[in-house]
Amino acid sequence: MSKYNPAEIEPKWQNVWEKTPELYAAVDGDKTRPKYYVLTEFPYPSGDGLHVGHARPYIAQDIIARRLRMMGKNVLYPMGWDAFGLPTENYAIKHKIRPQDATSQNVANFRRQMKLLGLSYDWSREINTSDPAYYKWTQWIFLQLFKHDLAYQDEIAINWCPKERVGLANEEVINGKHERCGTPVEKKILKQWMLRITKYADRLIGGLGDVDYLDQVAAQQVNWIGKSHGAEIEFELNFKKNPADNKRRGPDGKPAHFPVFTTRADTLFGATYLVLAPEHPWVTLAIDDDHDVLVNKEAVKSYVNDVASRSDLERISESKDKTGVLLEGVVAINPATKEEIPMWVADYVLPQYGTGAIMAVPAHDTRDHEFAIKFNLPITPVIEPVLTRDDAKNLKDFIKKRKIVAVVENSKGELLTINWGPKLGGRLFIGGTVEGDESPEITAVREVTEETGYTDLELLAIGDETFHYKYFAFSKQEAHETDVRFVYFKLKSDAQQDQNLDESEKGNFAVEWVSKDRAEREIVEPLHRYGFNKFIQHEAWTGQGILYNSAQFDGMTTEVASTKICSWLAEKCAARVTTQYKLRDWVFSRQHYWGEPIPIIHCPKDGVVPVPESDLPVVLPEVEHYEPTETGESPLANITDWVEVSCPVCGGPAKRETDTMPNWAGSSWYYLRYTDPHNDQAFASTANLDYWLPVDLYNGGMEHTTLHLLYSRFWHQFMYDQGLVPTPEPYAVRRSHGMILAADKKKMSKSLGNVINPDDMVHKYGADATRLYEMFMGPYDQAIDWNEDKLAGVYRFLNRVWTITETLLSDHRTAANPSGEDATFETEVDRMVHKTLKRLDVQLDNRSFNTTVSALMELVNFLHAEPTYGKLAQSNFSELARRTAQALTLMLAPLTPHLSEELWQNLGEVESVHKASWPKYDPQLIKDDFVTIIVQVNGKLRGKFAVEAGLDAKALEQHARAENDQQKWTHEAEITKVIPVPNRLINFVVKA
RNA sequence: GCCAGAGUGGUGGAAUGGUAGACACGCACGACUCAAAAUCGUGUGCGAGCAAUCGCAUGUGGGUUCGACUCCCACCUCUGGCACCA
Repeated sequence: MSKYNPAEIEPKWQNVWEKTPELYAAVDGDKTRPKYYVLTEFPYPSGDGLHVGHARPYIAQDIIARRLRMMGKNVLYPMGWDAFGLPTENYAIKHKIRPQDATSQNVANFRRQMKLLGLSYDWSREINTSDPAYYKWTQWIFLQLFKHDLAYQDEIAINWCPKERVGLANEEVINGKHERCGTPVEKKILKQWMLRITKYADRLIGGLGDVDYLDQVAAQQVNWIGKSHGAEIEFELNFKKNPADNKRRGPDGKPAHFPVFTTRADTLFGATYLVLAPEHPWVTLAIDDDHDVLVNKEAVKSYVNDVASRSDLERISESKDKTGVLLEGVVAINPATKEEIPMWVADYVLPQYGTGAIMAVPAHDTRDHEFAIKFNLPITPVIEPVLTRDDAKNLKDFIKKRKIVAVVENSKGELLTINWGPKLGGRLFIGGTVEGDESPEITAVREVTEETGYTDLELLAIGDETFHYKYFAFSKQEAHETDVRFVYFKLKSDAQQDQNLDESEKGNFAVEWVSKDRAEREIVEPLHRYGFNKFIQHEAWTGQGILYNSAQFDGMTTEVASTKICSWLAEKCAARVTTQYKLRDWVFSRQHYWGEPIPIIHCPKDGVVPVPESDLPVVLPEVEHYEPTETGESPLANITDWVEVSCPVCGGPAKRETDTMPNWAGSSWYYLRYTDPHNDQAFASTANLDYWLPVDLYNGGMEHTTLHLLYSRFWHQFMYDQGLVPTPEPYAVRRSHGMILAADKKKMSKSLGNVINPDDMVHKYGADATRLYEMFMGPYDQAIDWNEDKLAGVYRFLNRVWTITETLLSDHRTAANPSGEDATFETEVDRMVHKTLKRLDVQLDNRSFNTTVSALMELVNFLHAEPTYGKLAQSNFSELARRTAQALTLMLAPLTPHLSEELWQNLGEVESVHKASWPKYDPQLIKDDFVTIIVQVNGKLRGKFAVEAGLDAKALEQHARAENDQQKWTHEAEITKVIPVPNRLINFVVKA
């Protein structure tokens, strides 16, 4: 008997597959089979090569692609290289080689590693984003965006990495640092190419409804786009320094004014001051030499300059403490109250969002509240809280009550609480019902005395507002709709009298003094929590409610009032409804060599001129030095004979754009190119796009949710609008893999020296064992630590598969002997095989690869256990043994392609196992003849018995009563109920 | 702070509301061997008991249910993402 030797069989079959590429080739336009497009994010071919973490999604997708082929699908399963980018450029600079050469070396290594793992890509469709034949079309798509006004230039403060000397998109800045090199990001004003992705913001949200993405991915995209509905409200100014300025009129013929953006127009009556971003244009004007409206101009100027000089990182780290300066000499007028309110400049207001200015409502916004406390600004509450506790969400028939909540603090700073225990609502303050026309204070004093006995109370505060609260009262088992007032006392002395409790309260609670820290942790009931937040934490209520202190809008809900206040102001042209997005336009310029040149020519006469499509591609020129320049310009700027061209419009001297595209460009459309990778007339033919799109399954990392995935959807939607692609969305289904972390639970990276190379694993255990282990190690979508020790388990398993099949198919048994001598045994074996088939179908469809491997292990354990194993080895079961080995081989084929191919050959097959059909289970065969019935008493396992399958509830109960197992649990007790579940269990409910 | 996801043996993990811990690693004992490795077999949640068996057990506290790892509520912890977005 031979030994399982992956080192021998794996290279052997890889060579065979290399010579028969049609095995894995997708066939364009094949109408005889359904198409299926399996896409895996293509890698950036770095010099480090693949590690085992990269391999996880590759293996999983390979299993899916191989199984689909066996199921008769025409599978497009391609691979390529996202080859442009900085690491290669840096590597080339360091080693003084061309980036082109570095790329082809790295690509060769990646390709070798992929083949080593037995991945079944259609290599005839391999693409490379740095190939001029590819980026010709990247440039072409850019020109289409340009023609439709979706690409434009803007002078903007960009995120600038001083180390790599490159502009960054917001998405590439993590905590104020460049995500790749960790350098703190600076601001730099540069003219940049921008893509108007914001124009597609709504589409990008809406399109999510038509595709199947993971919930968290869709949620993250929606969150990132950050759509919010609100209003722009105009605030007029009143100049105090030179009242004459008030006579001046702006271009619109109106006195000076500017808009703020708010989502809470309902709180307008509570807007007690305005805040402008330091970068706000009005501020810029107010501090320049031509204007004189501020009394403290110099102070404002120095604050603004101070903010500008700070990096993002500093700004973030200092953000805990708010800073700002009052604009002295000018005030704004609240359009609702007509009151004059102060104006401030503060960097907690962001210039890019909304209008760069806000109305501050400190009573109902945490940030404004914090600022108002620090600078002692007025706080005017205008919203009374409204809340329905979750346990009352579905209740009707509320009993109306008026109540109070009393917060009592003693001289030690402790708070008086009532502990009702876990069943009755936990720890609360003192609550009570208002009787007759009592004032809240009288009620509160009475209730505190009745429930705790304390009498010596000094009133500190009564909240003006009423809390409108619905909840389910545990102690009385009633639904209450209450209007609650909050009262805050100081306990002057410990004087106490007897408590005065009604029957439902006695003995149910404990009166306890607790520290504020403990109260913060333990008082979680929303109503009482509000009391804590209000009197102790001094926090703003930011939730929904009912208006007060708001003139004619008093009594309206926040929702209604938002609309009404807007239309009231709109009549006076002082407001309009708008929508805002957090999403910003995509900074598309990079000042680097190793990227697609932006196909634009700057002509002194004709301005910005697109390169004619017939002149594409604009090929990257060969240069001596790739280093970025000190000025922040691309190294291309120094190549005069490349830069200087004649203008396509007037023929006069002109200059090429020297910025290149970010590395997200090529990956924004690569899935289209796979459908027709060698087309030199178009980015892909309509016929092929129609046939293959959309991508049926796209697997990629969670880290690309807000970058690549959003960018490529944007390009696709644009191309769909131009009639260039047939589907509104590129990817029908998006799934993600969990990361493989190193044994130290950190990300694998060369700098940490914790990288596990798949080559080493393949050399030690073989590709099949490596593949199988990566699938077996844990749930595919969750992160997991690499642990090589456990690879031994799957290696043993494959060894066992080898041994079993060798035994079952050994030479002396190849003669087909008649079977049927032991039909029960044959059925038992077949049933196990078919049950496994069924499990595999479900588990593979659900991408539950770890349990797929378990199921196969169980099957093999079953076959290997005596007496089955010995019986199967007998020659009179050779036909059974053969079909069992065959099924096992087919089931393993997608997972362990090399071993399966070898076993398939040993079974005497001539064709590749990868051309065979995926086996189908027989639904009749998997039905069990006997089932084990569980006997429960009061839900606890008390016995079990076997019975023929399909017994109905009544027969089951008779059977169970006849069994003895549960007798000792039931014989002295009265059986009140019996719950029989056919084919599963029977539960006897007895009185204790 | 906000948005996701996750908490189960010594370890990775498995369980359409119905036998918790499949499968695997590790460990212990045994077989084979001069010996080791490999392989094969048996056992392995915790506690009590010679045993049959019993009790406890899926982050914590409540709830729904004949029955809860699974559903509901609150809380705690961890991971990932976002974060002064008005």
